[in-house]
Amino acid sequence: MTARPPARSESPRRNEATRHAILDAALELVRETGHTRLTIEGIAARARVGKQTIYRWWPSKGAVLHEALVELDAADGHGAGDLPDSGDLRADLKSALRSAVAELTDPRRSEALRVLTAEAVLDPALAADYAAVLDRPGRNPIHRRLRRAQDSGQLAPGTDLAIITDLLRAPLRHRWLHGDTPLTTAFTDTVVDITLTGSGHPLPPTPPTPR
Amino acid sequence: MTARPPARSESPRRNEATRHAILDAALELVRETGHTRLTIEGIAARARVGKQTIYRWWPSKGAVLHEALVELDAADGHGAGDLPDSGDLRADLKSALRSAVAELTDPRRSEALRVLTAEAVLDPALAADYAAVLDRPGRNPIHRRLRRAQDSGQLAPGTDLAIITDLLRAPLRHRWLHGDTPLTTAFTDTVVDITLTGSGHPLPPTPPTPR
Amino acid sequence: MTARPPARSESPRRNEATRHAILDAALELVRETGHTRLTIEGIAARARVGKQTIYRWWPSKGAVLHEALVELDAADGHGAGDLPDSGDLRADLKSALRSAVAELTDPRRSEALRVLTAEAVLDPALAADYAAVLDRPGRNPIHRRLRRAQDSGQLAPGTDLAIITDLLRAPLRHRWLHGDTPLTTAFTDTVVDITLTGSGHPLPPTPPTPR
Amino acid sequence: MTARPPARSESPRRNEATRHAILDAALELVRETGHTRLTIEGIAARARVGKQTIYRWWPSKGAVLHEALVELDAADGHGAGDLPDSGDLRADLKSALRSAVAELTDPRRSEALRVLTAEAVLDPALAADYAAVLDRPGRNPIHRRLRRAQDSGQLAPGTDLAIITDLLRAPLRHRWLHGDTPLTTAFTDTVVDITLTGSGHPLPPTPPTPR
DNA sequence: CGGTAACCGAGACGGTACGTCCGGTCTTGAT
DNA sequence: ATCAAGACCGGACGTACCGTCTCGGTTACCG
Repeated sequence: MTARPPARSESPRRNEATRHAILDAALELVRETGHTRLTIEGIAARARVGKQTIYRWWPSKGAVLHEALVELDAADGHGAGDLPDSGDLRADLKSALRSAVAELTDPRRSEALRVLTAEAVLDPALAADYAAVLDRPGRNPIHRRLRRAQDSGQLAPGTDLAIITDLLRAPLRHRWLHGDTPLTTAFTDTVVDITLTGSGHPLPPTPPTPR
Repeated sequence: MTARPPARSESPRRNEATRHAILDAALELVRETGHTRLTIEGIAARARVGKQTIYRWWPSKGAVLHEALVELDAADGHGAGDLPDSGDLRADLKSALRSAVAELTDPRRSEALRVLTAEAVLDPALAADYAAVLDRPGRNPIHRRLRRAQDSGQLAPGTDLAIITDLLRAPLRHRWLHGDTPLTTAFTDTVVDITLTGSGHPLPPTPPTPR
Repeated sequence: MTARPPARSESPRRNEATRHAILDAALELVRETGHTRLTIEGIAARARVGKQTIYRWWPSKGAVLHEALVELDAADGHGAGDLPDSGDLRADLKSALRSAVAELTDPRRSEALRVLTAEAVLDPALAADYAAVLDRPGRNPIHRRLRRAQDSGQLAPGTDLAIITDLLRAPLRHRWLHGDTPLTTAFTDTVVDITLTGSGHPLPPTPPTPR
Repeated sequence: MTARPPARSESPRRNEATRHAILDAALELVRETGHTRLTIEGIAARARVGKQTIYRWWPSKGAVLHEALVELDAADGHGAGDLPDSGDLRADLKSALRSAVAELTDPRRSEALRVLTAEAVLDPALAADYAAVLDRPGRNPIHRRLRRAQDSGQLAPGTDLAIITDLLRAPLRHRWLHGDTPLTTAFTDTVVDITLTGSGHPLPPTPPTPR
């Protein structure tokens, strides 16, 4: 994580109300008008704030969006917590992917996430923040859940868990970003089934009839 | 494909040399200076062409980049042809993914592809072109190769091949777009192995030491 | 004169209507709101013109004001012509100074001239334009009239006419710029009388009762 | 004098060292960088002072400059005293104008005076201060010297001494403000000679070769 | 084979947003 | 209460590009 968007309370002089007004304005604007109208000037005007106040605390509008989404996650309790461990790895992962779909489809987040993702592709500094913070609730919990399963012998011991994680996450993100088909639970469930089966995780005694 | 950028030779009056100068200028600029400096005005200046000439034939700079990449593929023979069918599905797919890695890391293409991908995320018209043309040499050949394998009983009959395709392609694109780790053949080979195994394709008698 | 404000028709591409709209807007704005509101952005908005169009043709807002005043003079016929020569030097100069007072107090010009003068004090490039063009209808005609008088023996032959010119012009400009007293004909007439008498020009037989 | 900038020692709480640091910083800045960089923020930073401290005591940066110049005059002994009266009016005035030239040319003062003069042209409140304080050592001493001469019959009795004063001062200020020619003693001496002669003051028996 | 219609290089134009600078006000904490 | 420090709202700066528009000039087709 780059040090540029200072965590709250890093400066005792910073006005918290102003900070929130900016983040809210950014989310509102991107939701209402899409990326074309998302402008530093527009955010400043909507938040009734001087432009300099934005430039003082964030290096780019992507960084504003990023912090706004982190804030939104925190407010919703989408913390960095671990996935629940019911003992059934397959079910736990399917549930995690369904949650991910819900987040990507949440109308408060969807457009902001698209814009942020697009900017992160072109801005390495932003990509670093993105990976460190936004990826956390996705990648790390899944990764940790897989590790627990591997430790208890439910996955082949030599398997690279980072690859499994990507096999689970990437198809979802890819369809969301580039596809035109709606994200269904049938899709995510199948992704989990194929990936786990291919990784040596036994199918449940009663198959879930994937089709 | 949107109807707006007329295919070549649609107009007999169009100057082919000018068209090439523009596509070349776009590729050079994006390679030299990255996305920040990629500008319609910059392309026009570099190509020694009037701005109007660009606006006459392309609806956006993403479309220019798109056509430039298609042209580059054509020149390199990366046509829309089918994957080779050696009879060994696993080997054929591994080979296909290695080719994909080569294309994504080709210095002539890499930055242009990143920029184009980012723009396509935010521009639905561009995304349609992107899916129709750039996806073809990736998605369709793999999809068709899978279909042949399924038809000959090498894959479980009910499996959704579009999902398999995404399980093969998305992890690669995802790491390339958002990751910081280099793309290795170990990675793509493992992706193929897990996906095929999970889809009911038998492992070869002598395992290629996937460990 | 610096070459920066290109004379009209220097570029065949320049839009004359736009040029006039800018000059008019500048004069209107400075007259209505004074120097505080005279802003490149304000001129552009009032003239319904892009800012770049102003920056393209003028180096500073002082230069715009300058050209606007020159244009106004041309429209009013305040050309670079010579002073009338009635044979009576004293009367001719008194008349010239009365005209100068009329120009300085003309409500269309007054505020613009003040602003332009203030800017010229701090901007040498602008001062050069100012001296070359705006001074011409003041300095040179007076200077030339004095030269004719000196040639015909009405002034002491060794006298430095540039100093006489300044003795005639400077008190007027000085009171206009810095004073709070209204400019009267009694004032300008006395200036002419003292200066000419001090320069060896004979008083008329019947004194003009300066007080 | 406007009421806004309280005179020194008006408030017992005012820090004299701070006040001097501000005045010095203003003079240094205007001398080093000219008017473009003369900024309230710049003065505050250079003086290591908060901006509010400047706004608390002065209404504009022109007022700061004004006070700085007054202070400089006081330090140099350029008080508001009378001109010396040698009995020779002509010589006394020539000497006074030479002093004025020295002040306008003094590198410590020159740029500050130009900036202050330009601001005073556009700011009536500042102009009032300027006339009351900076003019005093110029206008009033000359005016009083002329009055003494008129009282002793050395000048025509009905002459308006304010006009004479302007005839003496204005050409100098005008050339300094707007001209590009250096200020010479030949120039100021000639101004005095013509003005006094034109005002009825007899030439000395041995003419000072004005040619 | 000469007219005319499109293309083309060039770049002015009305706009929008950029990122910076500074003005003037307000707040905080230390003296 | 004054002061250094500096956040804050606001507004103008001068620049960069956008997408549209004219301007001449040069093809290349077509009647």
